[in-house]
Amino acid sequence: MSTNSHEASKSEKSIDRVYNYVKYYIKENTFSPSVRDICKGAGLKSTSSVHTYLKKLDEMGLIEYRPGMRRAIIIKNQDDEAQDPTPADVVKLPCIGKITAGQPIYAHEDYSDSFYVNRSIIGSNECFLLKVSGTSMINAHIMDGDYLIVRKQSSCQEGDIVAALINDEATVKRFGKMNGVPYLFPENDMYSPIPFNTEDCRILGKVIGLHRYSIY
Amino acid sequence: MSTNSHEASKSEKSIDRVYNYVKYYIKENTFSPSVRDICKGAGLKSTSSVHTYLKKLDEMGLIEYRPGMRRAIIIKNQDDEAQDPTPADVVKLPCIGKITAGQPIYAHEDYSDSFYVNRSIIGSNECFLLKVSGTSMINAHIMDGDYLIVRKQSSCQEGDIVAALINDEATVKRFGKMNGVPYLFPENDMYSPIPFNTEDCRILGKVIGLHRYSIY
DNA sequence: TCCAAATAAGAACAAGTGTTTGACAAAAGC
DNA sequence: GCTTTTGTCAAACACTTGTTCTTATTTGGA
Repeated sequence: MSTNSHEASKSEKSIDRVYNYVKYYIKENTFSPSVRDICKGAGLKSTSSVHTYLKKLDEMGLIEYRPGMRRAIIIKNQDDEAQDPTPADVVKLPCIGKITAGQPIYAHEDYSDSFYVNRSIIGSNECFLLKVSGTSMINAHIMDGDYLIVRKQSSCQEGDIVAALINDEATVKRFGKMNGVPYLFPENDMYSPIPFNTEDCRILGKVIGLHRYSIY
Repeated sequence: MSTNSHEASKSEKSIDRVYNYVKYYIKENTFSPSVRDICKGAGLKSTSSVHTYLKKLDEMGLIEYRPGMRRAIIIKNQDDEAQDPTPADVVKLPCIGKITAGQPIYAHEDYSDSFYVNRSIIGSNECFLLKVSGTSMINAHIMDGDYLIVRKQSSCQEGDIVAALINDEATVKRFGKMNGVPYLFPENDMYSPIPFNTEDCRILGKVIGLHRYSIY
């Protein structure tokens, strides 16, 4: 972004002003400016110019500019200060209800169901909760109604109990192999192993914990 | 807004979900969700419903909702909860290692092995944790190494899973009766029921939750 | 059981906003 | 001086999204 010691060209000045104004605006308002807001703020009279610079800034990796989304600019490289003062001891995790393929995990979930989990359990990993429905893992002592703590990851090892997406449906199974072929094994004699083919199946994460609040 | 004191009405649930989802979304993405995003997140199918709730939330002073502006919701009063995990939401419970008869339960506890549990689980009751050792309750899907959340109480009902003191030793069993005589039943065919006589036995509390952090 | 109020849904509309296209002027290169 | 490149602008277009209106559905109480 910086040039030599000589003066910045006109375009550099503009792109700089755009960048700075976006940062300033977000800091002031919490939300992003629109392209037209930036016009005013950066002294440009055409939305198209601003648009061009925003795309450039995105390419440079300074911002994240989602195509088509209004007021959705994200300033990057803020890691240093942006860190939430998340209390060290405890983390609030959302509970995923339904998961749709293709969408990021958190996309559609019903957020209402969530609770705190000890930080020591999940460390710095990204995790979510999954409420068990059914008894397909009963032999692993995972019961209907249990909440599973799932550490997000897209791969796993043999023997891991994983949360997986099978044809848009989220389930919990044990990952393993039979004759070298990967399967998702239920832990219940009433159910059959499911061949793991990368087309219909996707690993969401590994189960690292379990909370049960219905004891019978 | 409130109906009876015990249960939230449907509307409260929805407005709550909207509010929570907005908070969650902004935390995740930096920018606000659109009305249609909130629809998905809060499980509502009409933008108009969401719009109504957003206006209400604005009136309540919980958010700032600018008419006509896209993705420009501001969460207010973040100071309160953004800090520590609202102490009200979470409670630190001690894990009891050894318990000695006659001593109050908390007497010897070693706070080193303690962790946070959601307030919603235990309410205003006095609780403690008990780490399971052994497999005597395996048929109830309680495994070696599990942490049990025990609500302190000195009596219990038939069928309850309880923490009890038998000759100075703390164990977990299911309380029940056989031919009218009270017993403590292990949930494992390898063990025998223990007659419950008030001289050697004492109920410490009822198991109301379970945390497992060793998944195999 | 029935009616009224509260919720939610669905559709249609209107406005804000991102994106594209083309044009023009200034600057840079030859 | 002429061409090319760069920066800017203006306008038009298309999509996202906020808003409103109407109609169904549910809820709660008489």
